Amino acid sequence: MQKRVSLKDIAAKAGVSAALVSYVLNNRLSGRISVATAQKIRDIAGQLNYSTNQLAKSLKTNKTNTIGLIVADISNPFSANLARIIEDEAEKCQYTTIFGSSDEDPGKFDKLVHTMLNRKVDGLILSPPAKSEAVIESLQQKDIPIVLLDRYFPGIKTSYVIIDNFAASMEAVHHLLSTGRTRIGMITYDSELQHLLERKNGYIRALENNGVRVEKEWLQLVGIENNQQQIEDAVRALLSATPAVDAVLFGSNKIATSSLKLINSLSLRVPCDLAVICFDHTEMLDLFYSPVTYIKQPLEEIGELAVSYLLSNLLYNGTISTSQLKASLVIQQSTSRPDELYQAK
Amino acid sequence: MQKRVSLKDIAAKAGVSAALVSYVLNNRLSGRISVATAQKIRDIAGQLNYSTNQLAKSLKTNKTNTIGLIVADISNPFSANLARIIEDEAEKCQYTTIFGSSDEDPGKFDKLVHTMLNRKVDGLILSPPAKSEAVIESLQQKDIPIVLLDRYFPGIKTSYVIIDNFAASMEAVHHLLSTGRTRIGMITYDSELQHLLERKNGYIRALENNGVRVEKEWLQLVGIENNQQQIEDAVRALLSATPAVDAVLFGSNKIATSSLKLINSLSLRVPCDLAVICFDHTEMLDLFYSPVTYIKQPLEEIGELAVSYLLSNLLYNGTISTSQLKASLVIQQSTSRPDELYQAK
DNA sequence: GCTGCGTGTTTAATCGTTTAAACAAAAGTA
DNA sequence: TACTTTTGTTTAAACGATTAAACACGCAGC
Repeated sequence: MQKRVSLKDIAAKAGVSAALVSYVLNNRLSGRISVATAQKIRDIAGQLNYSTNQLAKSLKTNKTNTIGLIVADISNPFSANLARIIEDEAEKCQYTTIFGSSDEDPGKFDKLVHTMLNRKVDGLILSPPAKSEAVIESLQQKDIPIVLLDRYFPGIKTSYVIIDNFAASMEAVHHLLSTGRTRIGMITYDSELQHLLERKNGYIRALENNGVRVEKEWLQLVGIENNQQQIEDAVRALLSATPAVDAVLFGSNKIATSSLKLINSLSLRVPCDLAVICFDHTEMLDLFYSPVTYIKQPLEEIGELAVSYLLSNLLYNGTISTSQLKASLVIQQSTSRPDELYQAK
Repeated sequence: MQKRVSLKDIAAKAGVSAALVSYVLNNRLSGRISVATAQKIRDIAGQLNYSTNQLAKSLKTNKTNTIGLIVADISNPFSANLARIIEDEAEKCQYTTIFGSSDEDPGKFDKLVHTMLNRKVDGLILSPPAKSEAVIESLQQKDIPIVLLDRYFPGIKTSYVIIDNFAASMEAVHHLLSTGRTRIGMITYDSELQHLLERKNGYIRALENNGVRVEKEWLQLVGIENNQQQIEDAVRALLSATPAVDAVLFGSNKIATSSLKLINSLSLRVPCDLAVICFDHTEMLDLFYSPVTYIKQPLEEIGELAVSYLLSNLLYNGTISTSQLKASLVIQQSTSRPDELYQAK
């Protein structure tokens, strides 16, 4: 394979010891090395096209400059965008990122965590699936720096960066109410993940606060494995409820996509017959015939904070930092009042 | 940080040498180790929750079980989907994948390649940007196993997995012709990348073969940095050309997204006023008010082949395998004949 | 009783770095 | 001159594994 130049090779060619080469190339022992030797070593290193063997270096220093990132599914635009931001941010600090997708499976998650640990990542940024508390706790006990992303467990004291999902849901529902809709449904996941509970509870609370009685059928829960059929059934249930809904809040971009596909094929008109709001942005929302109002997470900020929390944790072990950021509502046509719509036309 | 159990710890506790522990845990020296000692070692290893330090192992064996994947942009759905497939495929073979995004910048690409090499990846799967021939060639000279993905350089003999972009473009144009359109435009990248040239040439050839004179204004080239403004200008140019186009082929999903956003805001009707076809699938295409006909790349097959070519290259160094797969045209409403459309309604 | 073989285990070198400590020579100080 | 300091460099151990080779021992064969 690759026959690579090592410190020894440089040392031999320069007629010095490998240690000295190491010192020079790392700019250590600053005052003491003679300028001439230093230059010679650097020249030879350049000439031989030397680059350090990270493996060996990491083994010795116990530092890999690598962070592990585990998301639910790297092919989901939400995760992919976040991953990209984190990758760029880490790179700025000379860190390499390795990714993994847990598919919301705690077993797979655990396995991924361990492969990453075997590879001696310096720390982990994790979007943990449900029932992964044990894994997180064991990481804590082992003093492995972690930052939770997008999700957190109320009972576990860790660094995390999340958004205020409860408030975001409330705001979405309030917006719908303000446009005159009162029969508001929600399709979200049947999950015990805190951030999803908060999305659900925000929806319920907003309606209650406004004296709207929440019909049981208005809240449709689907499995987190994103089964298209299940989601379609949920949409149909909302539409055939008594009374049928005139607005719906989608708990995730996957749910929104699947639902909108069905809605597209029915003869429903958005927003006249049905207003829709979606958690998270995807390109698709803007291209729907009636551009979709959505809850926008501050992805840049989330990613940057996550990396910075992790790195500061690496520096001063034990630091715990948490952030709950505010999401914003981006209002588009899918929730405009029917009357306004006619005016616009 | 993590105070981890090493072979030595197990050896000490078991009263044997570290070497023996290594042999047992790797199932080497099969016949010779006494069943009792082996069991004892395994027990203790389990008890201490041992897991091997990949860094040390890799340093010694010169094998990291890691592959590097560089795509243009991991947050683009095309790349993200492919990345996910490759990640899964590699994982099946006990390989970890590390990703990087080149942003079509040969400098960044080169840098990424080298960080990956310093980390001693066993091999690379690369979507090289334009002007990165030198990097690829130098990898070849160093005998580093690589497989090119989605793209290739005709002058360089490497393993690659690509699709037949020329044929795909031709098929798309033929389809448009078959629906009665003759004023067919294309927006694609102004790039020397072979696969993009082929897309462009396929378009030109298909028109020529059918005796259609290609107006200069019908072929709009935009920068690969995906500038929204530029793409919008291209769309406008197509629409104001003389004669104006009645169909357009988009050279990438990014181009399609940007263009469709504009088209959505104009009072153009797809497919009546304009038929559209897009290279690559994204969810958004199905949710456009007139679901978009697209050229579907066999992503699964591409990803699987790329991994398998790389791994076989790792096994038998020097093997060169290439595949040119066929893309398929998924026909949706955006290219139906206006008359058919009325019938359907 | 010697040789040879099979079995079970250890020794020791090695991968490519880092880094504390030792060393030697030159320079400064008294 | 003799001692300390400074300067420039080397030595050698270590990180945690792998692995060829050596070793020790029991046993069979002659």
